[in-house]
Amino acid sequence: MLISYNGNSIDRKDGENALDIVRDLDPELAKKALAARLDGELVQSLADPIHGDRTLEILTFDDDAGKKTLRHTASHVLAQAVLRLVPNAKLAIGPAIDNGFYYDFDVEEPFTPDFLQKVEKEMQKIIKKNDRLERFELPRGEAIEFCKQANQPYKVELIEDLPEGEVISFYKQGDFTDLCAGPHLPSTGKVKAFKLQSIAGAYWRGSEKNKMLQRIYGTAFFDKDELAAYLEKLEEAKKRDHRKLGRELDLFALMDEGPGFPFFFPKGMVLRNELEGYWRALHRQSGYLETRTPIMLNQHLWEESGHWDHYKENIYSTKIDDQIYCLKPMNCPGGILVYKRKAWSYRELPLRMGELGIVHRHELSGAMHGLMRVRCFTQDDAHLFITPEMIKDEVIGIHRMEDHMYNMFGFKYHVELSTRPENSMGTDEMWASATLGLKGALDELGVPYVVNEGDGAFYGPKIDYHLEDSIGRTWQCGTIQLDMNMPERFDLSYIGPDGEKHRPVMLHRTIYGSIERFIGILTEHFAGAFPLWLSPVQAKVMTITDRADQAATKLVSALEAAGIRVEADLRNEKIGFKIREAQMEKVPYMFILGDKEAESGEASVRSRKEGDLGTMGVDAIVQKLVDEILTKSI
RNA sequence: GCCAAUGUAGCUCAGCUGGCAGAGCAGCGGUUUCGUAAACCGCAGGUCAAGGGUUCGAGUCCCUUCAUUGGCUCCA
Repeated sequence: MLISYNGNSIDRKDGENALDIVRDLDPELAKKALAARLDGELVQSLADPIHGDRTLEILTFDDDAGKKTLRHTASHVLAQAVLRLVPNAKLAIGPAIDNGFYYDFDVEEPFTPDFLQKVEKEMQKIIKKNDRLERFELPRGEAIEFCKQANQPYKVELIEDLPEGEVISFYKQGDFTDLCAGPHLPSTGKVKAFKLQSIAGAYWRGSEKNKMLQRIYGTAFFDKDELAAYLEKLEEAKKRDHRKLGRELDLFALMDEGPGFPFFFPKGMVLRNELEGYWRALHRQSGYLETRTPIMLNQHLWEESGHWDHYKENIYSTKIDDQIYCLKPMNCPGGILVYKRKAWSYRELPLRMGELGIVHRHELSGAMHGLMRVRCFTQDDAHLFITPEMIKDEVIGIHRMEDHMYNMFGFKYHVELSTRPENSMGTDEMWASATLGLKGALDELGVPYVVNEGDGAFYGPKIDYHLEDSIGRTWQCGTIQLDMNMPERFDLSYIGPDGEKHRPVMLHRTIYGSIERFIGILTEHFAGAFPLWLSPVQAKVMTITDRADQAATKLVSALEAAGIRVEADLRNEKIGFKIREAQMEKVPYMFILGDKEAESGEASVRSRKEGDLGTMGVDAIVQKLVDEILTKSI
């Protein structure tokens, strides 16, 4: 038997007590583990015998692995409780996930919110009873028989799909036994603080071809305060929801009349225009040219590109003069036509063409989410036409732009590499070399990434950049897609130094991804308090009495002359009221003028973040704001 | 598209087992000229998402559709 401990393999006798093994390996750790266990803090049951090639892990209550174990045990308690209330429920799977756990059930009657409360009560009883979780293993045949006896067809299916030779283990707690690899807490009583959060439908094994099961989501922590703090944090995060802030700050909204087609109001347009303006500046510096292609093109083009075959369900189309026209779901065919308009020399490559292209995609109604997933959005697209030798350098160049853009807003991001999907076109060799090209660039940059098998575009593999929203959901924004198929399909070429035609490689890429989604993420990230350069209203000048109106108007003119977006608040209201309104509108700077300031020609400066900053002269104020706008500080 | 929940004034919400549609904020009118997050008084504002049904009577019960929310699937 092999046990891995701190990465070393050590021979041990089968069935040996885990604690003894630890004691031999590391007496100090064993002492700590034992003490922790006496305090009820040790997560994994050290009394469990170690069988087979399992890794021995010592888990304490304060690490992520410990929480994961706790939540996994909580999901077993959940399943036990549901089975008590609905004895003929069929169990599917119940894993721990980030921040919680879930369990899927096949039941005749869908769960209701009331039912959740009953389940919670039942779970309390199980926890109070503090049954030990005991592990046992069965040979494949017996394990299948066991689950058949228990009338658990999904478990039977799971076992049948386990590879030969895999250890098949179960965990038993009181009257409940579940197929499970573990590990688990020693007993149900260790689940001290939990909460069931929501009910959802979920397809068995994640495929819409399968039956929809009922899923219960919950979370669990080792102590009640931690749970309360987490739930509080979720509540706080809801206040940052871009859909709420978009309405409150009068930026954008979705209306019933246009599901998935967002409206941008004047203040939201300021945000968009600033983002697009910066995008243009960055691309000019980086050697990109800008194009614009039509949002509607005939069906023939989409057949030629393969979109009609691979993406038909999502394409809006209309018939005019006996021809079908499609609202473009992607910009690439337009970009290709721009390329094809003339002959290119190798000397002109790499050719980098950007386009802020409006695309329409008929997303499933249930998939829409504020600005994050819509049916009409603007991609900050670009198409690069390059030679195969340029792949690595160009991908590295794009990555640097992505990294720069996210860093300037203080975003955390993670990178995924998505490989060939089932419904794809092109040869194996094309896919292999394209995937290798992207991988090579990431590896050279030393960028960590996860591989997302089968999630690429139908024409090529891709690198995706994912950003987090306020409650930790991640959304794909930037993408780099390597495409050797479209150039083939459209017979693209450039003339090489040898005077012969050669096939270029195409890179499709975005940085914001979609301006709409990016604005959603930005709004949540800053909780609506955008950096000065992006703020729809950058400053408000407000008076204490109408005796300061003239001085205020002068300051407003000076700020306007410097290109600053400023509003005057000369209303007959108390200054506290005006400040309150400006704070709620998240205006970065407030300039307050009363009799003193009207006299001295200065203004009292208040920052949204730091409050009262004292008095400054008009020139100093203008300079301060202009500097902050130019540096785009966050 | 699928599972579940929700839809009442511009916004946030109340409206019990069916019996005259309400509040706060915002808006409008007036009073108040005030020093760093809410002055006071008044007025107006609704086909209760849409359509159908049950009933003497429907915001409330039933059905259909639309939209939204949380998930699943899909994806920028």
